[in-house]
Amino acid sequence: MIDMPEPEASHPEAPYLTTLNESQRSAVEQLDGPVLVLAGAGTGKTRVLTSRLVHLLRQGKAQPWEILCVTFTNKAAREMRERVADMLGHETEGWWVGTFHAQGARILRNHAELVGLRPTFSIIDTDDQIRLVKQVLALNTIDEKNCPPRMMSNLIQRWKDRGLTPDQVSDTEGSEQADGKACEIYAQYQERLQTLNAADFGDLLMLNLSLFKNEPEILARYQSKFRYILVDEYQDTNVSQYLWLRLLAQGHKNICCVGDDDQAIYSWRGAEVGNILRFESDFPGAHIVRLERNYRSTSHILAAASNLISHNEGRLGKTLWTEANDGEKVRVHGLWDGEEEARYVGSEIENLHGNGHDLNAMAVLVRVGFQTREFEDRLITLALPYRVLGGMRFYERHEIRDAVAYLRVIAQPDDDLALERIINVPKRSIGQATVQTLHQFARADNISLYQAILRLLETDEIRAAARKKLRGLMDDFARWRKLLDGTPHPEVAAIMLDESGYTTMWQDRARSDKSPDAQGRLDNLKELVAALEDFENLTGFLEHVALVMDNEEKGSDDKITLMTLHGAKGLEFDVVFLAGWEEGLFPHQRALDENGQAGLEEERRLAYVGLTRARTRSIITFAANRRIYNQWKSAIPSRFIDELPGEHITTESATGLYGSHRTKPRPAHDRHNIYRDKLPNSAFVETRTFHESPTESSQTFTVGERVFHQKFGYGKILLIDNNKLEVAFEKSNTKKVMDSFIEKA
DNA sequence: CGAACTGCATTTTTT
DNA sequence: ATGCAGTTCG
Repeated sequence: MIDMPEPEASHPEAPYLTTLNESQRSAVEQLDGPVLVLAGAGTGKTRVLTSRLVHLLRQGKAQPWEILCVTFTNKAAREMRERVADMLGHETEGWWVGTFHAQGARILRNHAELVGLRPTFSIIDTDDQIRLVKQVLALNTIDEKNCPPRMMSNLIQRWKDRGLTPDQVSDTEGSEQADGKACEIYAQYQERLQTLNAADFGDLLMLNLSLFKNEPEILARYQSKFRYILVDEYQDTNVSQYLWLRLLAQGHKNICCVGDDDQAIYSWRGAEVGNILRFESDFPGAHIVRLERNYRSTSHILAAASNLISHNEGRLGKTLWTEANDGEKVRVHGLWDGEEEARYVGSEIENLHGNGHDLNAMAVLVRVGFQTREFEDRLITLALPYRVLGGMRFYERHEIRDAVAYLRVIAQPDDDLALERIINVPKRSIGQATVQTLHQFARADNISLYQAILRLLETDEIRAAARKKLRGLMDDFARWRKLLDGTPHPEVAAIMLDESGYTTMWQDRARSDKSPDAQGRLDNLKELVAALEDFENLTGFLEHVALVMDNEEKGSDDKITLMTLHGAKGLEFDVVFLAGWEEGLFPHQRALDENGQAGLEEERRLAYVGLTRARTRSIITFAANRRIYNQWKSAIPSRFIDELPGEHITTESATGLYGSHRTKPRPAHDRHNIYRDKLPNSAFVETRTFHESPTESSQTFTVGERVFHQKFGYGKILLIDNNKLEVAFEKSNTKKVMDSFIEKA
């Protein structure tokens, strides 16, 4: 940040304005009317959003509770809150900042009865959703083989993303899924949710939409309440989020959306880039601001990224620029296989660390999760601490789900999905058969399981033993629920976990043989009980668990970050390793197969996101051979590598990989690259040859033969599998190698 | 009811 | 290969 606008002498202005550049400032100061901020990577998007909010308050345009600020993740919401608090010097009370879903739920709690729910409704997650869909499918005797519940559930979710109710679906697409009954399944699923007094994530917005549609005066109330609306990551909004925003903004039209079409990487979960492309026609007269000055990366990195993304069509178009130094060129490094890739990245990290670079400032970004494993192995060997982002979350843990299920049943007895989860956990001899019977009754009368149990306990439908256990459980639930008046809820939770035998169950497992993690689970349960104290009541806690609880970054240890490219969006590091740039892996074959050109462009945006995470160094690697599901596959470098401008990259290859030097025809994937002629790049000659050579070899080897490998030295052949050899190297251990890299000794 | 067996899928992720 | 889930057998 070199040239900051000078404050005008006559109007001394707040530092939050004077430190902004011209376009940032324009985005901040245009408070009224629709504003679209096209914020390229690293152009100060969050800064604009937070400054805008401060400006709104300072200008007296609105009170905090008159401002609605929506984000996609809790992390983003948290950061927003923190940064605004920093700027203002105090927390902002009453400000509506949070995820779409949290805001939707908040509104819905106030008007639940108008959409057929009670205010205590449960919010179910994807897991519960699948289970419920499964039940509905079973009820319709639809074969799970033809129609996996997971798929059906996903289909419903996608419909909800598009804002379609069951009857709207029937109108648009007759749905071939599920024996042509997909719409019916959807409708029945919704009915069942209503009976259970529950809403899934999609409903949190969908039900808002129907509420606003059916109750115009309620909509009007929110329209006038929220005088200013701010939206982050607008390119990621789906249709229902878009409709929701449009309804709310309809009155005053003071809506400011910030986003970057080049970073739209979530179409597969319903995001519509079209929303951002259409903004101007949705809100005529919209003020469009482009943030194009990048404050993050060196010019080589920025140029490489810009060039790459320019291969996409249908962009709104931005030209990022920077005043930063050239810095180092983006490095492209070809390697032998995944293991060597990890070896290389590991040693680079080691060097950088030795030169005083914080591990926190480095990241290894991969396309798919399993790629992290090889890096983990290597980093463990090198004793370099790392963290893998995107692992299991606290509330996804088995024991936490169980405990939360208990709490859910107490808070909302009709929550079948919670009740079913723990009805026989710990084992109380309430088996499948019993549950089956309960289900039948529940469905026949269209009541919840809990209600069904209460009724059945008065009959002899269930065999005496199970009935006794059930009655005991129901009495327990009633008692714990009563305990809630007058006893602090964390205490109730502790008592419940104890009396239900749930804690004992894990204690037993901890003491007995298997389940080495049982003690950890007990610790987690303690943590859960402690977490309850942060909330006023059980309901508040459950809302938090369902919508807010995420992986909170804890600990300030110096660690390398390993994660997927998707997970890296919004983050930045000094040094970024972009691993596995091979055709089929990145761009991922499935993206290409399933979505063709659009899929390719999304992959390219992902590459763009990856490159632009780096402040000073960006290192791309690819491997010629990779083991996927224990199958060795050879791969050619990603077409994205070809799309990087030669003058901004350096190409390197591991020693010992330049076997033969032969010119070769262009790889087939070049046909897709209509731009490549504009980007002559001598740097690729080497890498081409590199991946070319291993496939062709006329040499024949025999088991037991002594051979030489340029990298691993001398060794003896143990096994021959087509062109793959297993060789016991003298200076190293046994390795699988390609025959073309082997010479007779 | 629980244990063992078989079959199957295995991009990306938030709420 | 591996892990998980669903099914089947004891």
